[in-house]
Amino acid sequence: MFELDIRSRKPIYEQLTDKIKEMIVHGVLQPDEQLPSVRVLSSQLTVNPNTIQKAYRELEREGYIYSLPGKGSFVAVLGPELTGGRRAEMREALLRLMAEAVYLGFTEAEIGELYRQALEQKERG
Amino acid sequence: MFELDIRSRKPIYEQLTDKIKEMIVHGVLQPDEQLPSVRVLSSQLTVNPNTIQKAYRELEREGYIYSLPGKGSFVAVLGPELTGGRRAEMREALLRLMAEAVYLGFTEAEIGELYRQALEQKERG
DNA sequence: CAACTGTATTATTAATAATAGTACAGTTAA
DNA sequence: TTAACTGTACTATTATTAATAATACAGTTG
Repeated sequence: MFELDIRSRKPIYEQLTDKIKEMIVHGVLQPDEQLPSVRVLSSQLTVNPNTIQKAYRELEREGYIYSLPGKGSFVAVLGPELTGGRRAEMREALLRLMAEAVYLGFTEAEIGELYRQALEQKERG
Repeated sequence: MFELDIRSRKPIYEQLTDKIKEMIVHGVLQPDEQLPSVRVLSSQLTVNPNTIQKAYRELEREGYIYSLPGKGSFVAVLGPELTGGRRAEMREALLRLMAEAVYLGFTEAEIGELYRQALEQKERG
């Protein structure tokens, strides 16, 4: 399911949250789809279960997944109340990155092109 | 010049690089403008000189500043050869964030609006 | 020459990431 | 009902990284 870079300076649990988040926003993982269990994924990746749990906890905190004790962890369905808080954060993150992009000479047209590219990727699943 | 959040989980040297980068891309710091010396900034922020040096080294590696031993550290002038490598990285970073923005329901119009907002901020200095 | 500059080095401490091992309670199917 | 799953919580230990501390050296400048 994943590939981890052990020698990366980026912590393992962070690589995990990023990968899973990416699969969710690209539609590779569908709403309510079950994720591999903490123990299964930990043995697949030969990583400590606690590290997987930490990643899942973070994803749940950010609203990307939900966990049911005894059942499993699942991709969250996006509700309007959820997007509210996240949208504000995303707005800031976008603005910060846009400032850097402007500095590097990106035009509005190029940005628009990147947006459409992201949209396409999602629609292709 | 800066404010640091000691209790933040983000490392101090990283807060520093982010702040300075931000001031450069927003035009607050102009090309060839001299930055405070390692020692001055370290005593102003009551932070170890090595931490400042680490931040400056990182900024130099990314091409945002240049340092002349004995003279000081200065804001880099943006050249085409410099932007090349950085633009590719920025393209990836933008695409990654765009995918998340699409997922959260941002429209192309909203993205364009954010771009123009960033542009404005730069022009106002 | 004196007082700056960046840079490098080594050692030490503080904070964080990751592992290891164990335990408990809910779910599910044999 | 039991066996094998699930998530969750906790403590302890090790490994890695961040930050500090104290010097040192060479180039620059008035």
